[in-house]
Amino acid sequence: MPKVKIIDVAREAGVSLGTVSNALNHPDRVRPETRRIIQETIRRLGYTPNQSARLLAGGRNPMFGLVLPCLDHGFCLQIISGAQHEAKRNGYGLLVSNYNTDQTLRERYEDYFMGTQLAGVLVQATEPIDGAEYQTPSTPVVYLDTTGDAPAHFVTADCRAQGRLIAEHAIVRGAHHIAVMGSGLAPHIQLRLEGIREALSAYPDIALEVFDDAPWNDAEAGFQLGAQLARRTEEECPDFVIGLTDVLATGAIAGISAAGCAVPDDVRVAGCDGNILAWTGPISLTTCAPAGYEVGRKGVQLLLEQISARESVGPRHIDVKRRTSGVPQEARMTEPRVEIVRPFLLERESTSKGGAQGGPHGSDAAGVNLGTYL
Amino acid sequence: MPKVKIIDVAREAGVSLGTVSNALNHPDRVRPETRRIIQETIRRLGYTPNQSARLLAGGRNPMFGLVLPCLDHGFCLQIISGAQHEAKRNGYGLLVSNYNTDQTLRERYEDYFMGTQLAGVLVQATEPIDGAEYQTPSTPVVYLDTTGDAPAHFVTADCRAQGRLIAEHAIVRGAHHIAVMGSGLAPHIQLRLEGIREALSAYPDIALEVFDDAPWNDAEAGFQLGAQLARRTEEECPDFVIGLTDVLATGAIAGISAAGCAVPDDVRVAGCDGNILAWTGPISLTTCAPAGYEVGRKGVQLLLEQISARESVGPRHIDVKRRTSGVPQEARMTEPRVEIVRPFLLERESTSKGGAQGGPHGSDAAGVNLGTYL
DNA sequence: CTGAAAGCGCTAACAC
DNA sequence: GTGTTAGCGCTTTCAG
Repeated sequence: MPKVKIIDVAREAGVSLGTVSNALNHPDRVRPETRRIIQETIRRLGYTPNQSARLLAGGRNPMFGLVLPCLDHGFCLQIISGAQHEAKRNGYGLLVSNYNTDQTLRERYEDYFMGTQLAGVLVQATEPIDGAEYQTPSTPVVYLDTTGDAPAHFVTADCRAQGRLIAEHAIVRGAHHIAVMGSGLAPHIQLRLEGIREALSAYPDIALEVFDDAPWNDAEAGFQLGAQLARRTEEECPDFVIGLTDVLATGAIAGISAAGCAVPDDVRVAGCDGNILAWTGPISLTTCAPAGYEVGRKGVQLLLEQISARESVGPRHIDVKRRTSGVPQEARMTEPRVEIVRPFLLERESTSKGGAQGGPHGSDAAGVNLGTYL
Repeated sequence: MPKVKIIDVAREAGVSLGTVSNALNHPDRVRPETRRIIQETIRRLGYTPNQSARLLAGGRNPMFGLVLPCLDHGFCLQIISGAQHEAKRNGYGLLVSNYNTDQTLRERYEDYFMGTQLAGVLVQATEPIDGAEYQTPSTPVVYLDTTGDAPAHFVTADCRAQGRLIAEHAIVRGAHHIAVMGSGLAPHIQLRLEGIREALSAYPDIALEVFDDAPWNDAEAGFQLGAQLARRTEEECPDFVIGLTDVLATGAIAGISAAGCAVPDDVRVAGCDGNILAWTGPISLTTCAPAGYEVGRKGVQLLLEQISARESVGPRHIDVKRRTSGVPQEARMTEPRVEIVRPFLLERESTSKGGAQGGPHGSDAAGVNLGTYL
């Protein structure tokens, strides 16, 4: 596998090695004519710079890494989308890896990304980042969708506010009897439920039923529960159903419809988590804006901040002899920060017949461009 | 940013640099006790090996790269899933990048992956790979979901067979009047249509209508068309609707239902492309198995083949002086291959009331575990 | 613009 | 088993 290297290009193009390097890294330092010849030679020879060597020698790597627990959930896809968009906007690329909820794998990818000298790494963790175990990394890192007592950077979605928002919407829509479906101890779920309770605490007249005994929060569970509720007598039937996840809510719409009730006329239904993958039923679903997109976007922004903070601080190469002990001192970093992404309402058909209202972004919610998020 | 390096670990652990390296790369060559101390030191110092240096020095990189045009289509997610599963099974990791249908970006990622010395690269291309432009790469590469006259490795799904399969299913179900919806010149779409025509060519009694004038193949178009068809008189109404994409079919089910017809009792509906993201409606959709998963899996297998083929051939380091010209000779590679993934039927509610039949995998189609694919 | 040379951090080969 | 050392391919610096 004799790889073409920079010296081959130089020889073939009749210039020196340094000039090729310059043509690649500092085009302005090379005469246009020469540059053209070099480019042509590169193409002809099929030269691909060895990134390892390039990085090792001190080149910068305009690439971020994103480590995710899965790829089959809308939230993750949104994170990718948001991160990617923001990265590209700033001239960075994005590499994604999926650890499939295997913590060992997560560390492997994390280490790989750090070791490969990416400009920064985003990690969607599924467990808290423990301060005791935490090592200040030499590469900017931001943790997504989790918290912890480590002095690290975090971006999370405000799940409690999601619940509050939806509950308030139910109140505005005149709900008298709200059914909430969703089970499990996942913090997201619990926080949303807390938010709902919080919003409802000032309205003792509104009845609240919570169904948290389904084994899974899938569309099937939503369907069953929805159908079951819709078959109740009119008095006992809730007039507003909240799915703690959009998947549940989508299932509920189908179940309610199948049982002969109309959405939103008889029963209004709303989701909570802006899961785009669930937005496919015949009746569009009121929910919160996809938080993942914003989380990914903010994550990259925090990365960028850390990068510029570091650049303005120290030199890249330290004088080895000046190290008193063998162990390098703590890397400096910007003040640890926790960014919280606030949700906004996306009102659609499932809770109102008429047109939709815009969120704080001023967008017509019904017309939100999925492509922007996903 | 004083990074901890291997020498720091060595000094701190009271051993030599080489021993640390061995502990990392050849644990068996180091006494367990020593190894333990080193591990502990590594943890304590938060040492992360520099992958660039490691790779540059000749270490192997058990990591594949996957370059995709988008992340919001079920097909792509399936590819990731299939590739990931197969990679992991063989001890490899997977890095994913999305070029967002921007060919320039695609090349950038491709080059990055090659340059970063991954063990192999998978590329889902959206255009043919031209032989004239093609450079035999120094890293194993497999192109997915496309073809071309380049002497490269390809894995594609047999779209024509998808169409044929669905059409044959319609015939078996006793269809007399089939409506096909789907527009655009995309090869996938056209090939499926050809497959349908092919299967139907032996059945002149079956009427075939093709609706290819919708601007987009989205659920909305499917809905409109479905509703329109369902409002026809019973005589003129087709008894079987095929969506050239699952998204169209899903929309059609909703449209037909909304117009007062029953699926599958009045009209049966089927998709063609096994797009999991479209499998969310209240009536499960008959379609082909998700081909993407298999494409990703086969892709990795081809990569693995190339890797072992190369290993058995030449030495890694060539004698520089023996190069006659400055340009290295052609890299050797395994014979270019084109793998075609055959579809199989996934029969579900939208074309049959009763239970579902298993495909060749022997699985109960209705119970196919999405997690396996996505 | 050229040519020469000093690393970047690590692996692998070699001697001990 | 341990310690030493020669590169891996590139970027950068510096003197022509």
